[in-house]
Amino acid sequence: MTTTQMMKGILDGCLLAIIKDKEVYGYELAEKLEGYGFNSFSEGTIYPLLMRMQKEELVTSTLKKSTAGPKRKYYSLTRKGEQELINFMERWEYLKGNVNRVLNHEAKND
Amino acid sequence: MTTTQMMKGILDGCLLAIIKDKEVYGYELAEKLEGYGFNSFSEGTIYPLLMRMQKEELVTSTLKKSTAGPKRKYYSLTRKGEQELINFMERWEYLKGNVNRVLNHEAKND
DNA sequence: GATTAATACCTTGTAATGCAAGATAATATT
DNA sequence: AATATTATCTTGCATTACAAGGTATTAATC
Repeated sequence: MTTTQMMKGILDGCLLAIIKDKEVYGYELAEKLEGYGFNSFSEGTIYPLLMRMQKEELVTSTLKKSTAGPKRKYYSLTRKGEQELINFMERWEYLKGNVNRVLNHEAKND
Repeated sequence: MTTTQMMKGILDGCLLAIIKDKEVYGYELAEKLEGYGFNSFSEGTIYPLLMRMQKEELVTSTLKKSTAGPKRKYYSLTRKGEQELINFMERWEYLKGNVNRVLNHEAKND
């Protein structure tokens, strides 16, 4: 029962939300996540996840020159990705509500 | 990116919270979870998880006669389990705060 | 010019865990 | 007897975060 495990199925939604806000490249995402309060995520997590999301046509990428180092791969949301972000937010609200109810021992009434 | 994946590392904390409130048996937990708003969890999920938690000494169990069917295995929290529940609640608040910030594009300021 | 540091990307293999599917057992009902 | 309901357990699979390692490009330092 670790924080790591708690991120499963949640990190991808977070990436979609960040990418929607503004075109970003992979390396940058780790820093962004820290800015939101997360401990930094491994590149071994972020890169495979981005490639998976591209394969699922949730994001597209374009290469652009970097001031230092190899070319940056900038990601943007596709329409499918925008829809998936909406779905994620719904699932997140659902999860949040349920877990909060469990922790407060409040049965759902509807 | 499924709701299933989002439960990883969270369901165990939910079970600890339910068990702390009142001694319960495995079969009962699926119903309780539904009462809190979750779609019912498979027994293939709940039983192995309970056994894992007992192995980690987070819960203890005692068998009691059932009105119909085989004996029920009632679970209670150990002191270690109570501490783990507290840890879980901290991690949950941490996760919730960070994800909410990401979705609202609000940088953490501290 | 050679070395080091920083930036930026990718790959491989491992661990954790929810779940479907199936098995078993005991009591109550038909 | 046969069926339904309650209740538990096991096996194998899919998913995904991550550690550890690798590659490539530019800038700064020696």
